[in-house]
Amino acid sequence: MPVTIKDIARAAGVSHTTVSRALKGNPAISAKTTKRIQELARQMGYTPSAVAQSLLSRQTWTIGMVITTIADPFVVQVVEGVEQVAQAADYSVFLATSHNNPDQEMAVVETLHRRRVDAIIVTSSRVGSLYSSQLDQIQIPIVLINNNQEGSAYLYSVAADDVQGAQLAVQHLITLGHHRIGYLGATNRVRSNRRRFTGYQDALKQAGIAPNPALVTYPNVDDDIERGQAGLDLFLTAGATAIFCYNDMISIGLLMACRRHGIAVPEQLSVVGFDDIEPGRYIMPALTTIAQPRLALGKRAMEMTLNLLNQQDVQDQVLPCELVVRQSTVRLNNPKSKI
Amino acid sequence: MPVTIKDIARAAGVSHTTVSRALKGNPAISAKTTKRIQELARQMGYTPSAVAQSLLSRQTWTIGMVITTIADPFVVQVVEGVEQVAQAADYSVFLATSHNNPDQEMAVVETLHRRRVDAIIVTSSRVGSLYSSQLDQIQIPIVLINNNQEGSAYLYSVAADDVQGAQLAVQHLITLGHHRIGYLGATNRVRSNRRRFTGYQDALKQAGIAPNPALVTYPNVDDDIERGQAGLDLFLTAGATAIFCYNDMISIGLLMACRRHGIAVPEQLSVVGFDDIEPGRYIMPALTTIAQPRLALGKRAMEMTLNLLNQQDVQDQVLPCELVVRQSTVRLNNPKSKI
DNA sequence: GGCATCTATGCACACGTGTGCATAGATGGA
DNA sequence: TCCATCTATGCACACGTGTGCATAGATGCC
Repeated sequence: MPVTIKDIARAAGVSHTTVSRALKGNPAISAKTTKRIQELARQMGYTPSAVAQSLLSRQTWTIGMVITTIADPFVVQVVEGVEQVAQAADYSVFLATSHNNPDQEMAVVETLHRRRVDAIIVTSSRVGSLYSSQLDQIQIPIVLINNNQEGSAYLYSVAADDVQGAQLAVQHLITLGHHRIGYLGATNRVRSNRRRFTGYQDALKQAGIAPNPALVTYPNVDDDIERGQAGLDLFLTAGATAIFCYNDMISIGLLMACRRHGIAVPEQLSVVGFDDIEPGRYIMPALTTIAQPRLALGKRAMEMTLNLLNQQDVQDQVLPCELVVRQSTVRLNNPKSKI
Repeated sequence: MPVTIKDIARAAGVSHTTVSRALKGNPAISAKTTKRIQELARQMGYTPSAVAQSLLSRQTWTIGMVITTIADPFVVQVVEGVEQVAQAADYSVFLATSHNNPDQEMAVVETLHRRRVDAIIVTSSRVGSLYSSQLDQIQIPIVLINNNQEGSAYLYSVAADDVQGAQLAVQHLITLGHHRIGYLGATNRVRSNRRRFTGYQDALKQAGIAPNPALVTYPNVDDDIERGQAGLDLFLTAGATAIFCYNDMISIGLLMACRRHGIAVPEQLSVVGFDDIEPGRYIMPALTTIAQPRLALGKRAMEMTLNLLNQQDVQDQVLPCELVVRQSTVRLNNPKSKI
């Protein structure tokens, strides 16, 4: 049984009220008593009960973080960012995984509500669109990461700029002299795919390159690695010299297919991914890619949450991506650049 | 303001006591009233306050997970395992990162205590040895992962079997015909290094191979990648044909050094790591390694915690490692096996 | 010395939920 | 019809902490 202020009160021969005030440094209590009680509390190993404080204050200094799975390398850094800012502000983070299962997602949100978290941060989920009625009832701030929804008054968002990121990727290829640039997309993430494809088109347009539908493909498979492998043939017949993939896993699948078919990357084909996941650094050739500001997304989401809890106005945020140049891209038709 | 049982009581024209009982299905309340109140609670969107329940029951159905950083790929899967079992048992998990900073580690433990978590799970830390006085005061079960300490009555442990894992690695190399097998160790993780080195020695002894001190080295650098790079020269002069490294990051450093020095792996040198981290799968050649049962460590730790909370006796656990054969090891002097 | 003012502390209640005990009303038996 | 028994519900308190208000004692002023 942990020590309570009543225990201290008994030991000091005062009321628990006095103890409570003394520990808070309330000036109504004499300096002498205050010091005596603080010393006593230290000796007795007192730690205030956040549970009791929460009941009274109607705050828990706790936020819930809803993720699909912590096994996702993207999620990890976002969590890291959230945790850093939360810890510095004396907030604790409940981790709740949904495994992309809508029922489980509803269940974890329910659990977080039962625990009276002060706010909820959600990554890569469909929660916003599906359960707005559930969320409306909870009536606490909800910050969505990479999933800007509208509807509820309590819904806010922080997102990486997919369009700008895709532009960066394609501009990089154009700068290297490529004109026949393919896009290898994903059909199961409609919104972000649309934005990245838009960025791809924008960059081509800005460079005065006419769009070529033969250079765009959406392989009809579920797994990202397979998706990358399935795209190769089409690009070869279409004469692509560079390919921008929806994400890194697809790029890795593509690199694996190239290796099997004896296509040299980047000499015969330049490849750019998106997301900057860890394996991309170690694959051969190391993958040129677009890095989402993952840590910053997490930090910004938590900062936004803190602002919301302090009744400040906040704006939905879009954070820029960065180009990470590695070995999977090279200047077209220029042997000298192949070191 | 969330709906409370008092709100429901007012709406139903009964006391909050009746509501509380009706929602719990207490048979003292008539079936008719029970049904009416449950229906009303549903309509009003009632969710019980875990905060209030915790205050009364002195349980929070919450555990604290202390980790160095979620950026560590080892930690991620352990957290995943803990989370899975916790969620199934209706426990929630507080994530608390210490960044290997003893002060911060004390601070997060204090925070968890303040929040009255029912138990604490700690990974890869020195918490057990350093702060036993702090932990003794908390008086809740503490389960350490990969860090079996003794001392406090509340301290338990789950660990991967380093000795058996190292034996597996070296036996694999011996089976491939290697005799001159080096060990590349780490000096900043004394206990686990000692166990892995013991397993290395055991395997050699069992195979009747005399230990050779010239084949064992502990480079005097801090970073694991550099450690691996620093070890290469010594092994070459000592005539090693295979090397077992303390962990995968060191192995990767070693592979990078080999590439720079034109040493072909595995043809000229076989390399085995330890931990089975993600990059090892994508590096060329893919790394043969020892996998710690990370998910199982997390699951078992949480299962143990649940048992402890149910007043059951538990035993400290040691879980076996597994050999993962990839491309960085090959049969000695047998060209045919080089596909 | 009498009264106003100030200082230090305690009482009582609140937060939301759960439970032992009391009790009002219903039921049954003779 | 009267009392015993049972059923359904409410009262009051507990959990640990914080706060408005009351108050006992000290101090100051004329």
